[in-house]
Amino acid sequence: MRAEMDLRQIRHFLTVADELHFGRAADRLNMTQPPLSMSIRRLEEDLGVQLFHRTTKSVALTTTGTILRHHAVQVVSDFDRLPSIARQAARGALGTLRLSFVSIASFDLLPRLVSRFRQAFPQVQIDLQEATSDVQLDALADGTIDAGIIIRPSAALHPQICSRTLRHDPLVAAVSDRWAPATSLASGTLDFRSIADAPLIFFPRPFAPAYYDAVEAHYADHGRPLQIHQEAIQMQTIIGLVAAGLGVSLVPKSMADARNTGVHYLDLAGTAPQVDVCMIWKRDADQPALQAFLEFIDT
Amino acid sequence: MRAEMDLRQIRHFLTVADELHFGRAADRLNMTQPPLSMSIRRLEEDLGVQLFHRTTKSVALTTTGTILRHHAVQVVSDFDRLPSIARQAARGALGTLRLSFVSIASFDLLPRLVSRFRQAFPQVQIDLQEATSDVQLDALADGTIDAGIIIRPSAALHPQICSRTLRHDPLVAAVSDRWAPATSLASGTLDFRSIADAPLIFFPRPFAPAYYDAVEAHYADHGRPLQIHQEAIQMQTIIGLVAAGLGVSLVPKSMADARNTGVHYLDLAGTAPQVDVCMIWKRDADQPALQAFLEFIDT
DNA sequence: TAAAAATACTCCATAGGTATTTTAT
DNA sequence: ATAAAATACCTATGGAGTATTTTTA
Repeated sequence: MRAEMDLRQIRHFLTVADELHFGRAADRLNMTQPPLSMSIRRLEEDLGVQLFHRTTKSVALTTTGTILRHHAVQVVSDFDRLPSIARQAARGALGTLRLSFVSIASFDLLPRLVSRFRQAFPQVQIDLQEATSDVQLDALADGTIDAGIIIRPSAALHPQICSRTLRHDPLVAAVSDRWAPATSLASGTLDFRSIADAPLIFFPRPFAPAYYDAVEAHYADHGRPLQIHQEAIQMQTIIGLVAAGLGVSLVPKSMADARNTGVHYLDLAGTAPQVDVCMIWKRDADQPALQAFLEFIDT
Repeated sequence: MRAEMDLRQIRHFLTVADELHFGRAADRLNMTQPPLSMSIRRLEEDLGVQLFHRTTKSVALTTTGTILRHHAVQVVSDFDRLPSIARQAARGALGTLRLSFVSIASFDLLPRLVSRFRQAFPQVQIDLQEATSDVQLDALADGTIDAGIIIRPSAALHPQICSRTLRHDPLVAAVSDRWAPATSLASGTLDFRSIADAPLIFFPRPFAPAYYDAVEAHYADHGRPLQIHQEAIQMQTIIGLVAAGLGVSLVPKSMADARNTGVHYLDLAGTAPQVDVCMIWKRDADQPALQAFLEFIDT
């Protein structure tokens, strides 16, 4: 049984097709003319097709040869790209990064992070999916996502889960005119006690447990249980309800950039509560794109 | 200097990636396990990239390996198509056929020929271009076209030009009511003498020399010089002018199928003149698609 | 007749085989 | 304990080299 067709033969063919001269083609291929002639002849025999018209004075492609060349050039150049593809993939410059995030991150942190990363790694496709913290932790364990952006819970994370804090976000009061004394509006600062008994608009705990816990702790510090007057599961909705005068809320300071009309964002006097937005990923993850992303975050 | 990456290594990689088991993969590749392990290891070294996670009990693709596989599958399957492409091209089942034709052929013969051929050889692209006979003969000599469809001239063709008659087309009289006696309309036959002196609508000779010569010879047989009352360079125009009552013409019988309103196509009594529509091509042409076309015509 | 492709042969690099060891479950 | 991958060493195919002949513009 005869050995099957080889890429080397195709390279020989393409070089001869370029040069239309076996001697020069052999030079370019760093070989001598006789084995090149043999190689082409064997290719023709294997294919059962004539690729060149040749006399001792001239070499020309047949019509068949021209058609084959057209396709072969593509195959060879695709083949030659494979090493670079493998290396890019290993560097994390090529591939897919599946990233989940809590909705709070989507206002400010996520868009900036993603757009900067895409500029640096344009060949990495980023699959984004909003999800609550617990869903993200499960998805990480499943291998359904490569990384998540959550609000750091007070409880310790599973040892296989790594994390890095992306931002400490102090909570600020979101109030409408009704709950904002003129002095506060002037100073941009508010004493929490002035709104501690105002109706609170907030998430149900399952939708933002760590955030919920931070707010609950703050209320406890002021000797009050957390009483949610109106629940909402979207930050946008909460802000809207505040603007409508239904009550107040405590929101991450990064939300203040949204500058919704009818809502004032006022720093809390004294030690403000805060939430930590952090990234989480699996310790032993085999995901070059994730490593690239982690290194990118450090810069 | 180390030998460069080879398609064989990629096949090894793909098979192991399929089986996730070196032993079974080696079986499928008709080889033994140790050289396969070596091959994969060398591929990884050449690329500088880890493709598999392996223990003695399990083999799994790395993320990088998964990405490489995706691209490599494509390259290998494209490569494996090359022999078939070459053979199809050599059979004339793949490629381009550049075909010119005289306008008279475009009414009936050409469309049928082309549509039948395209059904039989869907991968052959047919580049069609209308041209007069002399332009076609030059284009054939230049190699600008592969074949032409012309009306056979009375003079012999150049010895390097082959030809095959596609159809003998008798000329019929194209007349309006004014030139058609009731008896002729009933019988479908006309005595040429009844229109021999009617105003003739016809091509200038350079636009259809062989057709012109056939008509001129017929007039000579009846002792008259060819006198063109109105020239037109499109068959459609000539028929239109006949319908408008400006005169008569002699047209290939295949035109009769067009069934233009206001025009009668009447066979000529006695020995009718005729034109031969034929295909021409270069004797030594290296064009498998042309050979396929020629064989197709015979069937 | 001269330049270039085709033959004829020789050689060695390396793909693959066999035997064995290592390793992780 | 065992199945499977890794290591060590061997073999031989065939790709490439050298020398020469053939061919046709």
